[in-house]
Amino acid sequence: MDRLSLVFAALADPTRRAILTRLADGDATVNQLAEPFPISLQAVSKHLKVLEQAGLITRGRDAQWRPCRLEAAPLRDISAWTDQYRRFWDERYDRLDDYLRTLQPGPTAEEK
Amino acid sequence: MDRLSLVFAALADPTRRAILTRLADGDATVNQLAEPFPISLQAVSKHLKVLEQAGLITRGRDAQWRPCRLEAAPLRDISAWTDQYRRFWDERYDRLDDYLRTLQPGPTAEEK
DNA sequence: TCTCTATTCAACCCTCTGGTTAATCAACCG
DNA sequence: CGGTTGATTAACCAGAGGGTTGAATAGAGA
Repeated sequence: MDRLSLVFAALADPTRRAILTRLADGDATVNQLAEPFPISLQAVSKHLKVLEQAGLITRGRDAQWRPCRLEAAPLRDISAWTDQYRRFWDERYDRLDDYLRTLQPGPTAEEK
Repeated sequence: MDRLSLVFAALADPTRRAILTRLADGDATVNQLAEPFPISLQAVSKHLKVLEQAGLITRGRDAQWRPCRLEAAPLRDISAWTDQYRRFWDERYDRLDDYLRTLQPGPTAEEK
């Protein structure tokens, strides 16, 4: 599976997004992350594996704890992909306008 | 399923992302959209249904054709969600720095 | 009308996914 | 050492997802 699909799929689950939100406040152990959810610890462990494979978290080792850390790099790819379509929803963004501006005749006309 | 999960899930498939990319160039019929892919027309039809339920496309009716149109509004939500984490991957973005600037004592604020 | 084209619906097949419980591994502590 | 805590692995289950083929629907056109 390609990287982008992996990241989008990882983000398609509300539990996993909540985990990332929690990790934005700082590293946490599996038990700490699982605490707010009405599901088993094992289920959370699976979610963490999905996030790890998507590159969205890394896990260290501190005695019997496995602290999780947010790794936001893949979100940059998501953002870049989404930005391709920004002109379709952001009225301030007008690629055509920018393009036409480069065609303006004037003192910089030698860049033909 | 919540809206955000629906959109992320729809984007987690490379075929569906390719369909959106194609639609960025303009509306297209199901046959036109299916042409580049080595899968059946019915499979593409299913993908379109997923995109439609996620709000990423709308479909009209022109005789026996069902032209598809890109609807980028849900991508704005994706972008907004991702932006929550921008400070973790964009070095130019430093929320703490901005915050501290507002706390600067003295009338030196106009110094830029 | 009958036919052709564009598209969807229905049924089916695997595989993947999100959850469970039970068992296991790893590390600290008495 | 044995026991407790933190976390993962294993086996299983129900449901969803992406694909197929075949039949059905909607409309254009002869």
